[in-house]
Amino acid sequence: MNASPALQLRKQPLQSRSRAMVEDLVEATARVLVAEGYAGASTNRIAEVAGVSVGSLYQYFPGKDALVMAVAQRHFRQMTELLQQTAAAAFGQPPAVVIRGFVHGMIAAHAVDPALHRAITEQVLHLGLEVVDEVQAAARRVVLAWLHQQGERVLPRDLDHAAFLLVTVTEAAVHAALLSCPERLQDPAFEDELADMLIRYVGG
Amino acid sequence: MNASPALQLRKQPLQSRSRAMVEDLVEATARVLVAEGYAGASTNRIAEVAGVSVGSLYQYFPGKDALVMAVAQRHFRQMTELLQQTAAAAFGQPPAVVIRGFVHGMIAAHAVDPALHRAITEQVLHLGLEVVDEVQAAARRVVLAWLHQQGERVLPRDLDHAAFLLVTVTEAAVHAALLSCPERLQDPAFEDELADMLIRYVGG
Amino acid sequence: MNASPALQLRKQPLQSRSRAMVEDLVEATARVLVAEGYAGASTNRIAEVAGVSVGSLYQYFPGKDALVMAVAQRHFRQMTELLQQTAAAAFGQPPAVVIRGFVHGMIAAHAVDPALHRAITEQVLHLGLEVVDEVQAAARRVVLAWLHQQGERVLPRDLDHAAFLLVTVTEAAVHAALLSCPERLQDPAFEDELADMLIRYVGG
Amino acid sequence: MNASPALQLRKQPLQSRSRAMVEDLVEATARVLVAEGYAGASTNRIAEVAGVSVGSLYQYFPGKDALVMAVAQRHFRQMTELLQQTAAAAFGQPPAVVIRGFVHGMIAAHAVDPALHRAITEQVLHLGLEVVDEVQAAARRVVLAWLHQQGERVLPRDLDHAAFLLVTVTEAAVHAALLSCPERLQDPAFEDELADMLIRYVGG
DNA sequence: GATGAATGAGAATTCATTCAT
DNA sequence: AATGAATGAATTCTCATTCAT
Repeated sequence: MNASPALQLRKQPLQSRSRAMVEDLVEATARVLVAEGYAGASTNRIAEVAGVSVGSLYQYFPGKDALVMAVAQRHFRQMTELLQQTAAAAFGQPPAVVIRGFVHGMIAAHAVDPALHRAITEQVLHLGLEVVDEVQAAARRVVLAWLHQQGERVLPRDLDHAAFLLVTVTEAAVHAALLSCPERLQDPAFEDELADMLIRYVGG
Repeated sequence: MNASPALQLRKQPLQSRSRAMVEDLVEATARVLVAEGYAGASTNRIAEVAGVSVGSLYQYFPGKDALVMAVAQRHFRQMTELLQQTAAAAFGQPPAVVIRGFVHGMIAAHAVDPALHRAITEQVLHLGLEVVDEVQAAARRVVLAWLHQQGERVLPRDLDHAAFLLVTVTEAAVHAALLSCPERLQDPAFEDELADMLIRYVGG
Repeated sequence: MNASPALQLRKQPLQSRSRAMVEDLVEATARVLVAEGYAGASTNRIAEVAGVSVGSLYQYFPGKDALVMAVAQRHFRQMTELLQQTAAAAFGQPPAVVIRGFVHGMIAAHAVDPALHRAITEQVLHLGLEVVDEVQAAARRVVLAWLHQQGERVLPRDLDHAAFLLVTVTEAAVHAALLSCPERLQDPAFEDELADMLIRYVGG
Repeated sequence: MNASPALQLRKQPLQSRSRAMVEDLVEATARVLVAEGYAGASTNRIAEVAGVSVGSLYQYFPGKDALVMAVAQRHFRQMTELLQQTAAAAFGQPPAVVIRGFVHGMIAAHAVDPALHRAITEQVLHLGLEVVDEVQAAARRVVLAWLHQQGERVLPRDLDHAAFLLVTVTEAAVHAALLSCPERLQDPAFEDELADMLIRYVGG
C-alpha cells in the first residue's frame, strides 16, 4: 500500500520556503512531462524549469521517478476530490440522477488538466502507478455499496461485476474520448449516450 | 497514418534467412519487454537474446523503438484477426447474439498473449502507438456500419457515439479485468454481465 | 615546515565553548574516519556526528582536509609524547636497556589508538602528512645524539644511517605487526626478537 | 584471496587490439596517478590520457578502483619478479652473501619505478591492497624456509618472528629511504649498514 | 552481409562549500 | 555566532548507434 522507499520524499519540507520548493518541483515535473515526455524529463531539466538547483531537488526527492509519482498522485487526488463532491451531491437521488451525476463528475474530473492527464497515462504507466488502482478500488467500493443499498430497484444480479463495470466503463469511455476525440467531451449528446447506457444497464 | 520513418524497417528482408532474423528480433524484443520492461530492453540485450549481433539488428531496424513498435504491431494485428473471425461468424445474427459474440471475441483476443499485452500497454504507450488508434477506428467503422444496418431495431439515437461506446467500453472492460483482476475473465458471469450491459444499451 | 594555509584553523577558538566545539569536531572526524574511511567522511556527516552545524564547522576549519590533518596531528603528537616519556626514563642507561625501552615505548605508542592509527595510515597518507616526517626527523635527531654520545661503545660506523635505520626499522616493525598480525604485539617474544636485532646491531 | 568482483576485469581482452587497450588504460592510470593523485584520476581523465573513450574503459573495467588495483598489481608483480631473480641467484650461498643479495634486490626492486611506487603507497593504500599482503606473505615463507634450512647456523630462536622481521625491516628501510631521502639509496654505505644490521641479527 | 568493439553524448547523483536568516 | 537549506561543479557510468574488419 506504500510506495517503494525510492519513490517517497527523503525528508518532509517543514518550512514554508521548502514546501514551496517541493511544490515548484512537482509543478515543473508536470510541465516538463507534458511538454517533453518522460524521457525528456531529466532531473536537471526539471530543476532548471523549477528554478532550483539539482542539489535541492535531491534534498527532497530520491530521484526522477519520485517526482513523477508525486505528480501522478497530486493529479489523481484532484480528480478524486472532484468525483467525491459529485457523489456527495447525488446522495439519496434516484438511480438515473445518480448515474447522470456520476458521468458528469467523471467528465469534469478529466477536464481538470487534460494535457497532464494524457501525459501521465501515456508516459508514466510503466511505473506501476498504485494510485490508479487505489482510486479505482475506492470508487468500486462506493458504487458497490450504493448498488447494495438500491436492492431490488436495480437490474444487475452480480453486484460485484456490476460495480466493476460501472466504474471501469465510465472512466474508460471518458478517458478514451479525451485521448482520441476530445471534441466528444464537449458534446452533451455523448454524455447522454453514455449515461443512457449505464442507466439502461442498472435499470429503474 | 504511416509510422515515422524512424520506426519502419530500413530494408525489407528478402531472403528467408533475413526474414527469420527479423522475426527472431521481434520475438526477442517481446520477450525482453515482458521480462525487463522498456527500460531494460537495450538493443544489445535484444540482439543477444535473438542470437544476433547488434550490427545486424541495425541493418533492419533504425533503432530500439522500431523494434518495440514492430512488437506492438504484430500483437495488435493478431488480436484484430481473432476479432475479425468472430465478427465474420456473427454475420446476420440478431443483435444479442452479435454482441455476445463480440464480447467473447474480445476476451479471446486478450487471451492471445496476456503478459505481452500487459507489457505493451504499460511500457510502450508513450511511443504513441498509432496501431491502437487504427485498430479502434477500424472496429468503430465496422460497428457503425452494423448499427446503421440494424436501423430501427436498435435503441441508440446517436450511432456515432454509440459505436464509439460499444468498442471502447468492451475493450476497456476486458482490458481492465485482465490487468487488475484476471480471474474475472475466467468467470462466465463477468462475460454475461458485460454482454447484458451492451445488449440492454443496444436494445432488441 | 608549516602546513598549507588551507589546512590550518581559520581562527583560534578563544572561548571555552568554541574550544570544545573544535575538539568535538576533531573527535568526530576521527570516529568517522575509523568507521567509514576518508571517502565516507563528508563534512556534513562529521558535523552531524559532532552535533554541530556544517556552517560552524566552516567557521573554524577551511575544509575537510584541515579536519583530517588535525586528527592526524593530534594522534601523532600523542604517540610522540609517549615515546618521549620512555626516552626520558631511559636516560643514562646502558645501550641494551635503552633499546629495550625504545622498542617497548614504540609498541606502547602504537597501542594508544590502534584503530585510528590504522585509519590514518591507510586513509589519509595521500594528504602528504608532514607530521609523520617531522616526528621521524625529530626521533632521528634524538637517536643520532645518543649514538654520538655513546662513542666507541657502539658498533655502527655511519651514525647517520644508523640513526635512520634504528628509528625506521623499529617503527616499521611495530607498524607492520599492528596492521597485519596484531597478535604479534601481545607476544613478548616478538618484542624480544626485535630488541635483539637492534641490540646486536648497535652492539654493547 | 580473490579481489572483490568490482575490482576485476569485466571481460578478458582476447584480441591483441583489446589487450593493447587494456594495457594502455593501465599505463594511463599509472601516469595520472603519479601526476595528479588518486583524486585527480577520474575515469574520463584516464580514458583521455589513454586515448580511448570512457565507454571502452567501462567495457573492461568496472570502475576507477579496478584500474588502480590493476596498476598496483602490475607494479608489485614487477617488483616481486626482480626479487625472485635475486633470491634464485643467492641460492646455496652463505648467510651474509644471501642477506647482502636480499638487500640489494630490495633496493633494485624499489628502483623499478620509484615515482609510481610512491604514488601507489601514498594514494592507493586505502583500497586495502591485498597484493601487498600477498607479496609480503610469500616473501616471509621463503625466508622462513631458508632460516629453517640454516638450522644451528643462525642466531634467532623464534624463526617465525625472525622471518617477519627480516622481510618487514628490509622493505621498510628501503621504502622509507625512497620516500624521505632517496639519496640514501644511491649511497653504498646505506646498503652496507642495513645489510650489517641483518647479518649481525641472523649471525654467521 | 555479419560482427561486435568502440564511441561519446548525456543522465543521475553527490558533496564541499556558501550565505541568507 | 550559529544554522542548515541551497548551490552546482564535477564525477561516474550507461546505452543507442556506428563502422572498421
